[in-house]
Amino acid sequence: MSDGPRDQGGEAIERALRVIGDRWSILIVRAGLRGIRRFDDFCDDLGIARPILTERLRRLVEHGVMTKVPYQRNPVRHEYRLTEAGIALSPLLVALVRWSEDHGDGEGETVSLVHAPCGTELEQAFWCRACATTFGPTAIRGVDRGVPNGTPEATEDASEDAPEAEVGH
Amino acid sequence: MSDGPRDQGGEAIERALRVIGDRWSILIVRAGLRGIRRFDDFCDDLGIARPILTERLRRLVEHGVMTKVPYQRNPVRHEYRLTEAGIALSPLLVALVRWSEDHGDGEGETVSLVHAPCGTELEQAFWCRACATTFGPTAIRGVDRGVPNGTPEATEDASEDAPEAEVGH
DNA sequence: TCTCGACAGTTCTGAAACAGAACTCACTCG
DNA sequence: CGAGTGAGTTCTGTTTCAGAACTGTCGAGA
Repeated sequence: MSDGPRDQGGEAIERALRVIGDRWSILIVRAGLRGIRRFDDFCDDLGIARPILTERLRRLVEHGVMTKVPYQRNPVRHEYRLTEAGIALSPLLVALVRWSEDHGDGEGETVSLVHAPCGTELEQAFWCRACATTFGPTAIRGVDRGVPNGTPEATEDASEDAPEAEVGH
Repeated sequence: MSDGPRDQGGEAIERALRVIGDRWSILIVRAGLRGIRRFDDFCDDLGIARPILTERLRRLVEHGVMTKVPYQRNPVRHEYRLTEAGIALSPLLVALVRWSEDHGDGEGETVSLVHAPCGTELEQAFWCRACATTFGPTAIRGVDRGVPNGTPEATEDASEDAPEAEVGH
């Protein structure tokens, strides 16, 4: 897949999914955000099988989402901590939790995400600095910044035959 | 997994991942946002194998992300369109694209997401209506809204032994 | 010294998900 | 009647996943 220019912009998604697009990576990142750093702690916290954790951590390190830093020697022990790229995944996590809150099957506990200082439920918005407004997903367009010498044609992302929903949000 | 109260809030993520946590579902949703509705069109656009598409669409419908509406009879033909819950996944898509843009391996074409009316690159922020400010991921806390009669204790999400990064964003 | 336990993995097994090609079935159009 | 379309299903592999058990290094304690 991803062969050919059939869906510009989906390519970025595919690239991201290649890194975190499995059942565990996002949960590992979340555990990392909660302060977990050691192999066995990830194991216990997530209930993930060890071989898979090994492999996932290796891949996350390889893609720059986490780093493996030694915290002792004799024997050498490493801990895994999120890089800036890893921490930058939190909007994704938040989007996931918010979606689950709003559109989940309504079963199980519900955790609302709030602004820590004041306790108000947060909103996740798209923000335009120039217009100084927040806006919903229908006002988004994709602009091709081009591969080194690609065709710089604009993509018609989410605006052509798009669903007629006006999600104000 | 997900047995026991070991990581409150991760549960919501797990629930969401159970619906869209595979290699294809998000891409299917994205195709839906781009206006694709028919089985074969999904096939061609994504390059997904037919049996998997069948199964994924079935599950997305089951979880209320898409609906299967007949658009003709003799023979009955259905099209799949996003429900409101499906459209509500766009923040997730955006977070994915943005992350890939900012922290991807820098290969392949880059698609920037912009505010359609003015063309400015959008930001995805957390917004507190009460404080009227945007803020980064470190100012987020999880509050347990409780399962029907669960223990309403507050979770200490992302604030205990949290990574010392201050991502201003 | 000998054992114990923590930590960070690896090596097996079997189960599930995935990919691709071919096939079905109902109907329409020429 | 035969070709074509849309929406699947049925095969057959291949890759990925999960779980249990095992390895290897070291520090502490009896």
